[in-house]
Amino acid sequence: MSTTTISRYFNHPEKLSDKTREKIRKVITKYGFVPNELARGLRSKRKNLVAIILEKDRQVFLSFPYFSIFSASLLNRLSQDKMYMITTFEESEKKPHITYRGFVQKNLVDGFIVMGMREDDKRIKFLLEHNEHFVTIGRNRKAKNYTWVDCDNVQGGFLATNHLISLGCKRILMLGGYMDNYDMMMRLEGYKNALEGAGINYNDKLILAGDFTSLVLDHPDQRFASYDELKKIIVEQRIDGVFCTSDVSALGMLKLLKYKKIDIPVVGFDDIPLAMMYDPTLTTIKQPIKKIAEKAGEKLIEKINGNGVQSEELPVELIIRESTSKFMK
Amino acid sequence: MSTTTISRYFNHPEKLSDKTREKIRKVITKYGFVPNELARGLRSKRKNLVAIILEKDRQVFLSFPYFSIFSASLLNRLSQDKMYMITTFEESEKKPHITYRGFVQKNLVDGFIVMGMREDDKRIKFLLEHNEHFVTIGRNRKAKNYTWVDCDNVQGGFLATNHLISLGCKRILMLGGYMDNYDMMMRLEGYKNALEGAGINYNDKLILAGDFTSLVLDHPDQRFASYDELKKIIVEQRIDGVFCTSDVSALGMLKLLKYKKIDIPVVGFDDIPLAMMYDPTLTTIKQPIKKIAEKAGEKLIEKINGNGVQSEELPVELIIRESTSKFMK
DNA sequence: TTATAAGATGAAAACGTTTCCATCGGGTTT
DNA sequence: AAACCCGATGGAAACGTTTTCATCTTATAA
Repeated sequence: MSTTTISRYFNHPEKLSDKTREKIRKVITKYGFVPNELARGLRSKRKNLVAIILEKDRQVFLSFPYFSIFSASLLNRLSQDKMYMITTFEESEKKPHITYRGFVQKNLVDGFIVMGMREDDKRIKFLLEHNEHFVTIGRNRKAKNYTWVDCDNVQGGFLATNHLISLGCKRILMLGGYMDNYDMMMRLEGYKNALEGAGINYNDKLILAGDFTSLVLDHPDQRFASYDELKKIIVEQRIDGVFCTSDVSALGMLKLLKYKKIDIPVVGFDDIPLAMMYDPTLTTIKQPIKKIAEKAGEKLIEKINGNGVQSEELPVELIIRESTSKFMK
Repeated sequence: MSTTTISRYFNHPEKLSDKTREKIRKVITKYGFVPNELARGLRSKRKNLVAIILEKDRQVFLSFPYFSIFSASLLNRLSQDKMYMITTFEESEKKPHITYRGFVQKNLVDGFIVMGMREDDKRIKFLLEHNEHFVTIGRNRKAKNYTWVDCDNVQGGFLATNHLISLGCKRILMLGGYMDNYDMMMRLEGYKNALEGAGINYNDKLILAGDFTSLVLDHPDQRFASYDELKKIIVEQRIDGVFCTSDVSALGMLKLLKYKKIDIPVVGFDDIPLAMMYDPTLTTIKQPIKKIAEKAGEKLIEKINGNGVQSEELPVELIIRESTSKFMK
């Protein structure tokens, strides 16, 4: 029996006669033969491997729950097609694409999952130029040229804000991440839509952008700047409700409000497991993280297989918990 | 210039003359040549790839903070030596080793990191039989034949219990995971040591084994069995302090105590980020997760490079926070 | 019976490296 | 000057597949 025939058994079994196929099957199961992936990849170019390259400057990202859930779901989806995933970090903060170039040149993977989209993203530019397969989680303004999976951020911002309005809030603080982030811009749009629907004037003094991770990781007793500054804004602007664009910052906000003895409703975004573990449990906009991961994996596989793929926006959902429910009449 | 010479440039540069080396360097940097990893691996057997295969039946594991921190540190260490990591799940719960066999036969990786050690571990048996390189996180009773990295669980159990004793506790509940787990057995030993040192009799009615994840994920208002059962035990046994063998269960315990209005000190184990975010912040035994991961990566690389490697036990540390400090005199 | 086609199988080249062995040139020893 | 050695380089085989192309077998049609 020639190697060619064995190869066909694995790759084009329909081209073998029933007799031969059965004979090979027996021997294979008896001796447990498995083709060498490297040799296979070397010749056929198909490696059954994808890479996810995480941002160097935001490694803390990995320690947040979002990524754990995301990667578990992605892994599950990939393994359905016998694909594996390599995880690594960008080597350079300024030139994030060089790690991608390394992977492309080494010829180690079939495609990439790209997270944490930026405006004018060098990684995307590189991957497009080199005709590599990839799918992004989230998108940016130029989202025409590539395949992305994202949630409906506008709707998320709307639902959160509208919920606060329904509780009687009129001066709603939006505590955001960096506003150059497309996600954040979309959520802000939803926020504005909700205000407009309720006839409330938009006031950009109520929009706070930046990194509020320290809200969560620091302890309010230590009186870090952000705690006191935020309290001041809340009092001076007579804030009566808060929409945080991530659960992590929302939890920090809850901690701050508790310590500063301010009692106003808070809505988060993401629905990480911790949201239902905290005290009070957190009202939030649930992103379908698992589904996003699965879709992304699926679309990437489709692309690698040479098929055309559509981008997709997934719906979000308002999950009402104690951080707002206690303000309901 | 022959391919042989180029190959030498990458693998044994010292064998080239300065002149040749410099000439190659120039061309390489100009055209950005990178050797094809697959071809390299095919011939040399060295793939620069390791695998970490997660337990199928405990996928929730991945969503807990421990793993995020662990894998980030491991990734960092591996990338120092230009090694990459494949993450995937076991395919079968009953036969966890078959996924390992798949990887060995496919010839895709140089070695494995094995987490979640069990007594009589089929995976370890398989890897030893096949002379594969691997390092385990934690150990079991047969820890002689392989390289492991672990923390000092006995000391951890001792520190936690002793701290509670120093607060005046005499009837200390130990809320454990599964006791067939070697980690847990070691922590129990530390618990016993501390009692003995204080002249307190050991009482096995105060040891509770099992999966208390639901303590955290369920809400006490929903009155799941474990909440009421635990409360009953705490009252009937006149428990005056709790040592939980994981932070996750400790946080659940704090939630339970708050809702049942019982005020006793609690110590956890791990020091996940959430421990300092919760209210009250959690006193806990800090495992050097990052260091464990780095050491494991380092030792695996050493093994792959053909060097002998020693197992290593790392120290733990008591971190005192609000969940016990408020009981200090 | 022979020609033709279709299906099944095999031989050999190719993928891009590393490794083994041979060769070449120049310096040192005899 | 011959013999020897050593460092530097190159040629060719090898790694284990997939792919292309050729061949062989068998059934069908002329």
